[in-house]
Amino acid sequence: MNNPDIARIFEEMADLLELHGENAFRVRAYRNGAKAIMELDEAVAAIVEDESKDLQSYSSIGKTLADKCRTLVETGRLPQLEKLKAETPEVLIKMTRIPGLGVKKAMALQTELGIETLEELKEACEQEKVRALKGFAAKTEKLILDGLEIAEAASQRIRLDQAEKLVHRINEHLKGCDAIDQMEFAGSFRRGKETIGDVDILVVSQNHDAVMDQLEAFTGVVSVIVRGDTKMSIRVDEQFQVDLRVVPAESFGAALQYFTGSKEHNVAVRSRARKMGLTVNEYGVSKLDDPYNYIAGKTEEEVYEALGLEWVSPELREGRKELTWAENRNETPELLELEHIVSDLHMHTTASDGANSIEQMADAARERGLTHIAITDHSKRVTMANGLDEARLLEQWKKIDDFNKKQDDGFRVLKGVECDILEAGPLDIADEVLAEADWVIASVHYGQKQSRQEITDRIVGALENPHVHTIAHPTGRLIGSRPPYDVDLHTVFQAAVEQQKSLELNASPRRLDLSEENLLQAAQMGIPITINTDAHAVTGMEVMRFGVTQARRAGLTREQVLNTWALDELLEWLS
DNA sequence: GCCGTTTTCGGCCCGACTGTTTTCAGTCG
Repeated sequence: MNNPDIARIFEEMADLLELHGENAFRVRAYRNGAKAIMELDEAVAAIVEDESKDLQSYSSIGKTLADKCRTLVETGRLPQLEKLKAETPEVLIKMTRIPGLGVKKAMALQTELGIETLEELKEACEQEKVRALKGFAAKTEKLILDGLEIAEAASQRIRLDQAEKLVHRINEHLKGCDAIDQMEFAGSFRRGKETIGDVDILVVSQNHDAVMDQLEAFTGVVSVIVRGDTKMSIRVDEQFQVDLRVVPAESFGAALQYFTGSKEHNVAVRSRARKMGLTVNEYGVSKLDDPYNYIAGKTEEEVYEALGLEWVSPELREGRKELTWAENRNETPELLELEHIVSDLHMHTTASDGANSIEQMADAARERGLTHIAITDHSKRVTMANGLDEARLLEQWKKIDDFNKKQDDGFRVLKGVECDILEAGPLDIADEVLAEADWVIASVHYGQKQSRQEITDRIVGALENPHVHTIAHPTGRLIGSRPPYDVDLHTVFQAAVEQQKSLELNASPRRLDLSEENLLQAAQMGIPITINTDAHAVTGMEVMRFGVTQARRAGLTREQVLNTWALDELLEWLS
């Protein structure tokens, strides 16, 4: 029973308790507990077994959740969850996924009409039986019929890079609207989350109708979900939701703060306000006893300032430690910025499966303001990528030596390799050849389905090889399409600390591996992080910004990231 | 269920939109 398992169970408890109409604060307590456990830098199991440690000393974990953690670690089960599950008809959970159908209505349908499946629900609507119930009418029947398909589809989130494309399209479309005075995309997109559940647009305008008409005319609009005076939601590209909010200019900052979230961050901000005798909504900050007289709201800075806080970077707004930092001034980590990056240490060329030469990759990197890169083509095991054997590697490195000699601006290409960790454990390239490299990345491409023990041993074994400097994409996950290997990351992190090795944050928006939670833990353990694009062509280098955003979300500073170090600093560390 | 520079009990963020009601409950973000 590892931390993500326990967190998932608490999330499930929260969902089920919510479905049963439990106290909303109790539900939130389970959610907060799940989040806290996901972000814990040690294993709950280890804390339970260690007499000197107390789970209750961690924030959001009280007596009850601590007890449940102990039960889970010791027995692998949670009787309360099993009881709740047994008491909850499956169809209830499914029905609440229909937009507009919440717990109360789902419960009424289930108990009063005896609905057991979504199919039966559909029939009941078609036979106009639903409208007979109190609180239901013809429109609700139609709402349910329309929403059934959405409920069947898995809740879909899109990757940050896909969201960026959609945002760009909407931005281009809305730019043509003269009624818009100010516009910002908020929500999880602004916070730079790896996946986005919906797009949130904030607009300042005197003419709400003109803005909403313009959005409604956007290509790809499937339906208008709601449209009121200040708020509109549409569905685009099949099932993706876009929310629009129109506010007056003097409220723009407060609305941006509110609309950027996260929900947890906003709860923390508003709780703090209450303790100060203030209240915050999307229109501004005001005194509790004079709620309509706003004392701040035009800018976000003003809103935070009114609460005695420094402005908080959107990437940090997740209800973790950001308010404590912002309150104590100068405690917020100085977050990594794209401009700090001077190297890219994982890329491929035509020698393996890349599309460009060493020279082309180097030129492109130089144009991006980098001072050094590492060429790291695949090793021979990756046959489908035309991986290099020892002889071809040595030949390539000779070319790199020649290339470096010709550079008069100090630009340097490091001789590297992305060396496979073979299924049985050893590395794909002989040690005496690896010893010649400037930079060695080890990675898993085959045998991803191995057991936890096997795959963890392979990666730890690679870290113990004196020639290896980092592990590429340490969990192998592909966002939305492939789960991580069953690797014990805590053990990998400990090995990295002991061996003084780095770990990669692969910047590809499909990977972003390590994940944000993983990064938080790795950084706390002091492991230097390498952010690399894994570019297979010169255009592939542009994904660096996604890696930087992910690092910022984990609170990483310049010092913690190898790619910000000058060449001589890096070489010294390598030696 | 958690938490405390008012509190170990009694709070817990705040508001918009819709449908079904005639003043509001339910849902959502």
